[in-house]
Formats: sequence, C-alpha cells, structure tokens
Amino acid sequence: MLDKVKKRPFSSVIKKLRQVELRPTRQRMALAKLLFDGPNRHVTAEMLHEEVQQANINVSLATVYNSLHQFTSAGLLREVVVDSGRTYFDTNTTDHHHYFMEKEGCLKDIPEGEINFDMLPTAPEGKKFSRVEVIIHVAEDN
Amino acid sequence: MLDKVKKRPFSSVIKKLRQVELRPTRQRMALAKLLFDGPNRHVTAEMLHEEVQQANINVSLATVYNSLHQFTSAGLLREVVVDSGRTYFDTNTTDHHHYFMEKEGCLKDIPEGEINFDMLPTAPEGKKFSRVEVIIHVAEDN
DNA sequence: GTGTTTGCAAAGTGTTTGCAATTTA
DNA sequence: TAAATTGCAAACACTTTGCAAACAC
Repeated sequence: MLDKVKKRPFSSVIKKLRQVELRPTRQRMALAKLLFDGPNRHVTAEMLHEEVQQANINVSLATVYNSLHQFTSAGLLREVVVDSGRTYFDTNTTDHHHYFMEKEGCLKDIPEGEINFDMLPTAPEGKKFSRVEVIIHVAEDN
Repeated sequence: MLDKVKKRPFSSVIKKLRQVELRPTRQRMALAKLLFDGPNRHVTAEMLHEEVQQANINVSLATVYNSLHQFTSAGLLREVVVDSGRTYFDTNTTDHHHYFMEKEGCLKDIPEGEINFDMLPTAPEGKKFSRVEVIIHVAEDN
C-alpha cells in the first residue's frame, strides 16, 4: 500500500530521465521528483541539496551539481543568472522573464503578457541572439 | 615638462574623487583615471587590476575591489550581473541595457532607442522596481 | 561483467576580511 | 598626529574535478 503510494509518482520521473538518456538512478530520481513533480521552481544547488537531505535521501552536493548540469544540457532546466556567486536553475524552460526579489533573494516568473517589447534590435551578420533576458529587480519601497 | 603632461589629466580625477568624498590616493587616482578618463567601459576587478599593473602602478587586488565598491556606492559605477562568478562594473551609470558577447565574455551597451518596452508591469503595493535590466546574449550564428 | 554514476575530499575561482603598516589631510 | 587607506595573507562561498567504490543494465 504505502509502497504503491510512494512508488507510483516515480514512473513519470523515470520516463522523463529515460527520454533524455539519463539512467534513472536513486539520486537522479529523487532530484527529478523534487524538481519536476509539481509546479515550476527556481532552485540553487544548495537549496536542492538541503531539500533532498530533508527527504532522507543521501545525495552529495557534487551529485546535485552534476545532475543540475545534466538536466540543463538535456533541456529540462534553464540556468538564470541574477546574482553573481550563485546559480539559479529554472524548471520552466519556455521563453519568459523574471522578477528578482531582492529581499528574499528569490526569483519569480513574470507572467506572459505582463511585459512586451515594442522594438528589439536584430543581430548583426554572423551573430544571433541566443537569449533576451529581462530581470526586474524588486525591492521594498521605503 | 613630463611632469606637467602626466599630471594635468589627474586634476579632473581628483575633483571627481573629492566630489564623492573619497581621498584621492595614488591608487584611487590611478584606477579612476583608467575608468573615467575616456569612453565608457565595462570592467571586472581582475581586468582593472591587470591594467593598472601594466601601467607600473602597484595596487593590490584587494584595493581594486575596495575601490570598485566605493565608486559604486558613490554612484560613479554600476554593477552588472551577467555571469555568475564574475562581477562587471559599468562606468555608464545611466539607465541602459546590455549585449553580452558570449564568445568574448564582454559587455556592450545597447544604444538608447534600439530597445523599447511596449508594456511593463507596475510594482505591487509596498514594493518598487529598483531596476529593469535587459541582457541580450549574443552568440556566433552557426 | 561493463560502462556509468556516485561520493568524497581536494583543488579552483572570484571575492571579502582582519589587521599591521603606510599614507593623507 | 589622527583618521583613512592600503596590502597581505588568510578566510570565504560556491563550484568543479579526480578517482576509487558502488551501481545500473
């Protein structure tokens, strides 16, 4: 019974890993479950490491870093740079922008449609724009 | 003669430092001259440190960091985050956006007027947008 | 079994800090 | 000379790496 309840949700995670040709190891499954089995999230390696520990699964920090990068290369995650010194990973890989909450040090997605460009430059010959990133820094209003 | 040629340009740098109540020390003058006596620039601490060494002026890396932060607090510089792991400082403190040249790892200003928002969200009650930052990542087109 | 993955501890990078010695006003 | 500034070396935070042991298929 309990087994069933706990096990079932992993099937989708296993499928996800298989699809990107990553072996569904205990560690990767635990991390993937935390990341992909629920609403979109923004995490740092340390955050995710702590979270997985609290779920009583031993995953080393090195493995968390490895996995985050593997997931990113596989297109399951996107890296977001807001803060020099820590790397955020976003489970939402669609084109979208971010609020950076300065007080909490966390990211929120800017809902589609809340922001729009009137005009955008075009890339010069031989170059391309690999990403257009908007970050709105949100602070307390004093 | 030589003295005069070398000294004169410092006067504006001294003035600039005095204006923000930073003592015009040898180190700060050298750094300020490199930063402000010419067109706008985007530098990292390491870049500036190397540059000042090449000008045969001894300034420790710690002092470069200190000075960059002091200049930033004084409003003479602006920090730009594009790359987790290194901090860029921009001598252009006006509101503007950046191209990040992925190959070279360097920043370029997006000229005013090349980019424009059609619509922007407004900050919720009690919060404010302290900065709206656009970074266009430019890569080789293959 | 074979190749992949993990965990550890060590190394790496960019940055900050504590404090004695130096410099500025 | 009093207060600010500097330089060094050590400490830091985050991330990556090398490699032997453990694991997945």
